[in-house]
Amino acid sequence: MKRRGDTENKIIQAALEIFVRKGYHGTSVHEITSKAGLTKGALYSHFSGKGDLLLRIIDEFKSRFIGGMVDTLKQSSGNALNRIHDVISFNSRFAQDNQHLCVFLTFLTTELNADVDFEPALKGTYLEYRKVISEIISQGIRQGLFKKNLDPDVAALTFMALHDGVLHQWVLNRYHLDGELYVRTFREVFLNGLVREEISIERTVEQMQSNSSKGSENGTSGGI
Amino acid sequence: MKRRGDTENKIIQAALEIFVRKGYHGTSVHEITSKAGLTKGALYSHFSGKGDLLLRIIDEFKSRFIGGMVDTLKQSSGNALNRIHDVISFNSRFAQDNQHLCVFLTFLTTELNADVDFEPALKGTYLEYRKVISEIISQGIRQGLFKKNLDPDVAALTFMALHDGVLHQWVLNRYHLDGELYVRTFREVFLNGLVREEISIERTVEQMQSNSSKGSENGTSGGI
DNA sequence: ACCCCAATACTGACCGATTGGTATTTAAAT
DNA sequence: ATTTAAATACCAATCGGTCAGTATTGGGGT
Repeated sequence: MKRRGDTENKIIQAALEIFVRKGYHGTSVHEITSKAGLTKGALYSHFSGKGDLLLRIIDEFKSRFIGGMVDTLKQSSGNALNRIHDVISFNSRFAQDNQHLCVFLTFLTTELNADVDFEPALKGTYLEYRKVISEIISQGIRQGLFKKNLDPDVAALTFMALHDGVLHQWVLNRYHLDGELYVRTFREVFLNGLVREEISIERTVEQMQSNSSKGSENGTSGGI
Repeated sequence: MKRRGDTENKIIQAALEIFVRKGYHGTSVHEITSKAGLTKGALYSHFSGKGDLLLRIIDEFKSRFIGGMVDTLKQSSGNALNRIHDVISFNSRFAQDNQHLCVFLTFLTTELNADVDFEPALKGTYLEYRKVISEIISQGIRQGLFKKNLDPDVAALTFMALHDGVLHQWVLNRYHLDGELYVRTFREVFLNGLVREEISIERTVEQMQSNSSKGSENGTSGGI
């Protein structure tokens, strides 16, 4: 017997895949339904329109990705460093198991963040995401594990930035890139940086001296 | 007197801004020309079409951004760490001076990387970008400044990932985010990591021990 | 087991609006 | 007067969406 949810999922999966590959406005309703083995009319008996379909996918992302991170953290005991590791592992597994969904938020947000119909849902999802990461970083700073001069929210944004960017690069180079190597590099760079520890320590001292004498040299780079 | 290049630039600037905000397929030719204070016909006497216009913007990006980095590096004396700092400074300044162009490549690539008309130009640009960064990292490894276990290409991709992601987050939060603080965090995290040096060193030893006993625990995270 | 029927799932033709692009005309500069 | 830039009017194609109608389904009643 055919169940209602099955067709909806077929449509959602087809739409998700094409949205990610060609963008929202680059994807036609016809293309979605024909990929799902249906005709256009069928979509409108399950969704109120193309926009509604997108919002449903955003919900799907929210519950699967954000929800999954939250669940992971509930079961994660240990200090903030362990918890960050657990989150990275979850994200890595999630990307592996949901090749299209994992980049959905990033990709669609670049196109639709100024669209009144979708901006609230997209920004809201990013906010939930940030809160999860920010909390861990705050905890890590309190526990003396992470650098205390970091703003937790900004550091969380940096984490998300790196994560989004890595996924982006990974998708662009999917067939020419060793995924495992890449994720190891991601971990290593985010947690410990590019620079060798010995060098890093010398450099920090050197920088503090030059900064205190030069004053606000950084002003020229304000604004990213 | 009206010079040919002036109107072309007006059109390019208008197109660039809307492309970045609404995506390529989400932007109509009418919208572009009307923003430039012209009508549709004018565009077609300067460009062969919407696609040609986009390719011209890609060229613009190539010469301004990639070319700018190369020029910066030509004038940059010193070791790889100094050169990376110079590149980050250039990128930071570039983003400041070219608010729309700086995210152009990232944003448009998410939508068009599967489009036969644009994919070669987009991927080619990313490749040039990567070669510039990869070369510095190789140099840094040779000079003993950067971790020698990193693959230069993968580390370059990580740099680009972080850079793209940071720009993305910055655009999404443009009015609620201290740009200077954000770029400092970017620098700090990419070069030295999130974790405090003392912790990092302890952890490295600890990890090496557990890794050698557990074997390939990382297999589950291969893929990000 | 059979038929019947109401509810549902889906089709296919169609709509108005908008799209990228073209052809022709007008205006302006040299 | 000739050339060129831009405006105007127009086109075929495609877009998202609607709707009347057709299969297909599942659940009584007998």
